[in-house]
Amino acid sequence: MRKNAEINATPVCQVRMQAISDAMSLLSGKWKFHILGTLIEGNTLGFMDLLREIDGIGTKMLSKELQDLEMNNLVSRTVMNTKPITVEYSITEYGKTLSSLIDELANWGIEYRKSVYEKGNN
Amino acid sequence: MRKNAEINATPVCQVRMQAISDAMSLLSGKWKFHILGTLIEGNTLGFMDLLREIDGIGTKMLSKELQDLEMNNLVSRTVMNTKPITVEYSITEYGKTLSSLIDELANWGIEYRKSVYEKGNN
DNA sequence: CAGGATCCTTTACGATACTG
DNA sequence: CAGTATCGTAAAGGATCCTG
Repeated sequence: MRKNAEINATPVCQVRMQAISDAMSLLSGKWKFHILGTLIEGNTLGFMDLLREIDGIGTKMLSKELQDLEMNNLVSRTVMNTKPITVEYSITEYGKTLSSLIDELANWGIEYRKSVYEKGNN
Repeated sequence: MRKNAEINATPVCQVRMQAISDAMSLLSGKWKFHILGTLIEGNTLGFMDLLREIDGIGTKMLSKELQDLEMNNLVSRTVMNTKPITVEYSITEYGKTLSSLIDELANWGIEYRKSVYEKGNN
């Protein structure tokens, strides 16, 4: 007699669930979207630029998250030939495939904030 | 000489960053997207249905996350008049505004998985 | 400058058992 | 059935200091 539960327990759903888990395993954490979003806008930024633009992040988190993102080919890292050395980070082509997702997330957040203000935050 | 860093440190970016933080404060955690995605597909499901469909989740996390989502008006909770009592969860109209975001996340995850297989997982 | 090392706190998550 | 309570672990995150 249950209709939805049974019908929807199809492989399609399993695949979607798995896909969500996969995506989240790369994108979870407090800073990943901020870093990616900043690099998508800024195109190429130094470590210090990122540190300044991403409010609240510290060096440890920034370097750790950048390593994660680089490992997954979402950002690229280039050591410049300066003294002292400088590093430039950019979004990769693959990373750019997240642009619309990040846009949607940001836009949803903007609408959410509006709705909270309208209702006087309850 | 730095071009992007300075130019992009506009209020627009601040707003986007804030928006991303806002959205994530509602959607972060291991299970929120799974729950929302399942409810968007299933429309209305009981607690046990969700427990069965969301692989790996336990009663504690499920009830806690459902409470969070309900507080933020993303899902609705209805106690049915049965014995023993039954509860039905649905996505709200507001929750449905996340449909495309979740779709994108899932689709991105599917493509990601494909790309990993193609490259033989390194 | 870019980050690694260390230490510490906090939150997230999970297993199990229990209750109206 | 739909949770709550309790307990325990693991992971995430942050502050500070240090180094090539």
